[in-house]
Amino acid sequence: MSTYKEFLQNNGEKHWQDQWEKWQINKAVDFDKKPKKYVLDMFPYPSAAGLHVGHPEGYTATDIYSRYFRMKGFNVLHPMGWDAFGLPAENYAIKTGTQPKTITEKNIETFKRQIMSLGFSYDWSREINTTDPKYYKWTQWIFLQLFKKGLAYEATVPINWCPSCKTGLANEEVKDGKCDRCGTVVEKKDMRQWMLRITAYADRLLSGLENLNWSESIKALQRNWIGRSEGAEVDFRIANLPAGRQGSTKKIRVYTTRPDTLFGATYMVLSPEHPLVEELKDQIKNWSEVEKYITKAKNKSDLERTDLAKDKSGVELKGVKAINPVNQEQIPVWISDYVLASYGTGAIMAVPAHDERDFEFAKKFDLPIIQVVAPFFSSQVAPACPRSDKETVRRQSVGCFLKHWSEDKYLCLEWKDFGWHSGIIGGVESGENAIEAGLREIQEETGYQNVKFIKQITGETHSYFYAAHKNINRYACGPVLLFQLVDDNWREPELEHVKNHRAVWVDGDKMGEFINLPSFIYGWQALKSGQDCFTDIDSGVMINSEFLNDLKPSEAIGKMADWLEEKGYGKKAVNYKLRDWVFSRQRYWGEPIPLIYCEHCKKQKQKVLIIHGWEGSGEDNWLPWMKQELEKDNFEVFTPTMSTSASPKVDKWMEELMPYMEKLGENDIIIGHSLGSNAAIRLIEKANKKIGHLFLIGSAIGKLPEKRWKLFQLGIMLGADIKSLREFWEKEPLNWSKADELVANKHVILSDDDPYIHPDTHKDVPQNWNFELWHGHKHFTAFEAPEILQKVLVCKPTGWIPVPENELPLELPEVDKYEPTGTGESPLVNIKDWIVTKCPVCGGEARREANTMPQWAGSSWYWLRFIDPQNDKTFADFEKLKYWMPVDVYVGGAEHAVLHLLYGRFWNMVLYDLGYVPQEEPFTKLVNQGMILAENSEKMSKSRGNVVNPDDVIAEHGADAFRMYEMFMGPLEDVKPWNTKGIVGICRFLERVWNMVSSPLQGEVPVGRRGIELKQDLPHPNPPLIKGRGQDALEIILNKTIKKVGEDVENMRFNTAISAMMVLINESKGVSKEFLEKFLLILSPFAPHMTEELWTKLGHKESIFKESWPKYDESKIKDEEVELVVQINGKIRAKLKLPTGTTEAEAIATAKNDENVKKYLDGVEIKKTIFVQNKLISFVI
RNA sequence: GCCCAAGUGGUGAAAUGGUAUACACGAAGGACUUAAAAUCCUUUGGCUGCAAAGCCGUGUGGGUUCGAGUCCCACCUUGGGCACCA
Repeated sequence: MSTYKEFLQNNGEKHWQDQWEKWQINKAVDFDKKPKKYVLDMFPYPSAAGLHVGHPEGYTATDIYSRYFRMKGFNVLHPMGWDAFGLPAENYAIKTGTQPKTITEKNIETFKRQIMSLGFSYDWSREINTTDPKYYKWTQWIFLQLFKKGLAYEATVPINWCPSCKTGLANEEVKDGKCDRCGTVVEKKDMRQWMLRITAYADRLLSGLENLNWSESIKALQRNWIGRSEGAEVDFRIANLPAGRQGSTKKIRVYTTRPDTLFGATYMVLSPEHPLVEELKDQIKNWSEVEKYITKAKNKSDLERTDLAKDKSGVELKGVKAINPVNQEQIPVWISDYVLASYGTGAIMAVPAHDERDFEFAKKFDLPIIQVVAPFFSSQVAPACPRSDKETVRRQSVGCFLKHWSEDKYLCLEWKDFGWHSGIIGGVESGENAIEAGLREIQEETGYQNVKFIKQITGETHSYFYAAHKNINRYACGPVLLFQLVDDNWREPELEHVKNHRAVWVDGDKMGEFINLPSFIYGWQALKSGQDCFTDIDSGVMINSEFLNDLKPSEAIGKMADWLEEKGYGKKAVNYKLRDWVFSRQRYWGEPIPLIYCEHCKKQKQKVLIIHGWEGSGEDNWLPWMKQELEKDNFEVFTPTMSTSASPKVDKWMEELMPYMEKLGENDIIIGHSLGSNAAIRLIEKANKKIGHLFLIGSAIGKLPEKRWKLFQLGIMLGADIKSLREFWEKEPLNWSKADELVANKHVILSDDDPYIHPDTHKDVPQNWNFELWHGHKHFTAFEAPEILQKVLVCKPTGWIPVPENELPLELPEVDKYEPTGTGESPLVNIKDWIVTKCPVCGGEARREANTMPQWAGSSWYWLRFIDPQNDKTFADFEKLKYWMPVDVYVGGAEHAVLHLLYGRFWNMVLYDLGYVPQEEPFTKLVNQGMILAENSEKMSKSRGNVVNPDDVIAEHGADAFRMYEMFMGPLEDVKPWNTKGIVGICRFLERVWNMVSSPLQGEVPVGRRGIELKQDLPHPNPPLIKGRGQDALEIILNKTIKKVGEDVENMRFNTAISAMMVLINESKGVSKEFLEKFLLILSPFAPHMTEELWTKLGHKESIFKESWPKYDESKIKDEEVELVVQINGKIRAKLKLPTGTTEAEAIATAKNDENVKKYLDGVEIKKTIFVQNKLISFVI
């Protein structure tokens, strides 16, 4: 019999790895009757450096977890693959001229070898590789679904440009204004980009987090990133438009979270990029100055912009004034780069009194500051707490800090009854202003005669308290002012002024601790910081704000928003920090974007058929206006009037509409209003023809409740042909699925105040149709409909045509040079015979998109492909997805908290909406393993030279020891430093286990430590049944350990599971074969190689992993004796050994008999006794 | 500045509100050995004490509780994320 060392040296681990592959014990079986478990690792980018010790941490965790659940009878899907597109391979290709494909293949080989050497139980038959055309065919296909759904669009936007990588970067790839990959300072550059409209999913990405079993901190990271805020949009009209444009309704729309402070908006700021600036050019008197500022701002990198954050800059748009809608005041308009073009509306109303940034800006440029919220301080403790039985008297007051004439100290008051420490307080008499009152009060209360006013520290503050000396509740309103004594000229003050307090000098540096009256604390902080900028919405009170006065700001926000909506000046709005996803890369090594640009198709006139409603006509409502507007934009528009408009007949309508329908092509548009929506769906079914876009506005497509029909008949629509209407409306049910199939983009728009159509009637609308509920549009009978027009204009042909699905994958062509062109285009533009192609629609000459997708693309859906990796009909069979999804446990690094996990959820949601995947959220449970640091607690990195290579560790100690040590280091989720010395503890443990099993075969005495004494040794191979205390104790601890290890594995607490097994071994000596077998079973997920080897040594022919997880005997996990703790007043005075289950009376009696306890209880009364069974007795004396 | 974690021996770390420091490393002493390594045994938070025992101890200060590492409040420190987001 060999030793453990010999087993390792003779490639024993490799032997079993090969064996497992041969036996296919890791195979996941589709549709198996066993319960399923999908256990997923974040698949790695196969870098040239190979695996480092951080990778196997998560992989080991999921491997233990997977092996455990297989033994528990689950059908486990545990796959592995390669996220292999990306810059490093491309950069290496540029350097060496090697094909990225070749490099990638080599790296994968290394990674796979390393991963396999750890004995992970992946189902390798499901291995995937994002760079494999068979895989990225479906990445491209999914992109096309996004494109067709209007979620991918082209835009020329200032993007983050890395001058070193010569490529654009997503926001997420920029850290501290620097390129996340190479560290170069990122610049701004305008560039044509493909964008993904992830913002359209912001709300769902946010609310979906609620039900996920993810750590709160990861959820918080995502919430933060999405950055939802609620507020209002407010329109400020522009006051002084030049002659001839007076009638124009040009306005500045701002977004604010604080509409309550609108009365304090004293100026406006536009971002330098705001389109209105250019539009107002003629009106701006200092245009050259403005233009210069804009240019400067545009060229600033993000880093420069944030670096200069503290120092505000800006230029006033001279000659432009905006009108504050609440008071019609004209206020100046500025531009400044502290306002971001990309957030909200790119413009703000500035409220310097209550926003720190505006405050700073206003100070710098000397703009007016109007306070509209007063800090409010109410005494909460007696005796100053306001009393409900007393009258409240409001008065103007003043608070004063009084500085010494020469030293840095202040004269303060110590209040006898209240315990207040304050400055000097007083009321303002009629005819006085606050400064005069302050001067008078200082003279009266302190006796000092020569005082000068220095400055006002705060605006108005409000204090509410009970004034005992007056027996009233006082509501005091006033500022805090700073005064200074001129000299020491002093006169004894009158008694009545000083009876309640005494004056003390306090050093300037002690003031912060001394002052305890809230209004003065606030004042002192304002004095020190030079900022009086109150922002709290819960503790303040509105002032100077007409109808909002005396409200809390949190209440005023809602009231103002309602007021704005009512007056039409604005509306409630929600904003997100999340930006659309910049999806193109000007690089070679990525999935080609499968789009073709055709100039000819772009110029094609798009046709629009608008179908009016009941009793309507083509000349009604917004139809004529819409026709006119669309024609301006090169559309061809049909607005036919139905002959049976008032008494509608389906057949007649279809007959009249058919000729128009015949003119429409695959890209064209149908708009139906009211009953016209109903007609539109019938028309599409009847024509059985593909259509580009369908808009249903105020649509009469649902089932109206009987009550509503009765109302119609009861004279609401006197004399109307309700009967025909109803027959039309309800004639055969609408064929949703047909329309769904034939129309590429479906939009349904309702208004929440539509008097006829309630949103509830739209429940049958398929889930994947874009349903929007608008506000305040009634039944869409206005004569203009700009919002609808906007929606239609978006459908205009862009000239971009999807590569037909049967031509996917669009493969990356081979090139000679991989350098980015540096112009912002990918190297693919130089491959003429690839770039130039035929338009799939018109057959004319067209060009392929040369940009490629970002690395995030392939990883945004890969968990779906593992389920059906070979499928060439679809990305994954829906039934298989239904069987396996969702992922039950997803383990990976926290560095992907916002990038990959947000993108992945987004794609999964889109595929869900399109009906291709069964669940909206892909990852039920997420676990983030903490990073493993180098021994010196720094991050491991090649440049620091502190990287630990798993290969070395495995060569020295074996894979089992490596796996177990990584799990033993600490909780999976913690960040922890690697310590090579620490692994020896695990090695000793494994060796001990090895010897326990194998030594008896050689007739040696099994080695144990601190063993529970047994009456007999050497039980193996056929041990005599050993009776006695020792054996019972072993049984108990074994059963306990089985239970604990199982629970710990399920909760991924591997460190404590391992320590429990160590305890077991430490306590064991001379054990039975049955004991050893059970123990090997619970150890096997952790140390699969060694346990498999020992399992055969115990005479088994089958793999240990075909065994079931051992059951523990509940009756055997209870110790016979427990240690009961006796506490007296919370201090432990004795520990009693008592039989398990000893009753309260017995236990207390025993406790009272204990010598040490007696000492404490002798002659004193026991006030209370607390008994916790099998745990403790607590006496209170 | 804002959001999220976390602070326990010399070290990695354990502890459903109920015996703080399990398990492991390291260290010290011992056994075996000519010797070393390996292995095994003992000790290992601090202070007082021969011992029995006692006091102090989970970042700091308060609080709740018979009882707090654990719950609450305030603060300090470290790590991570966001950051002119109106």
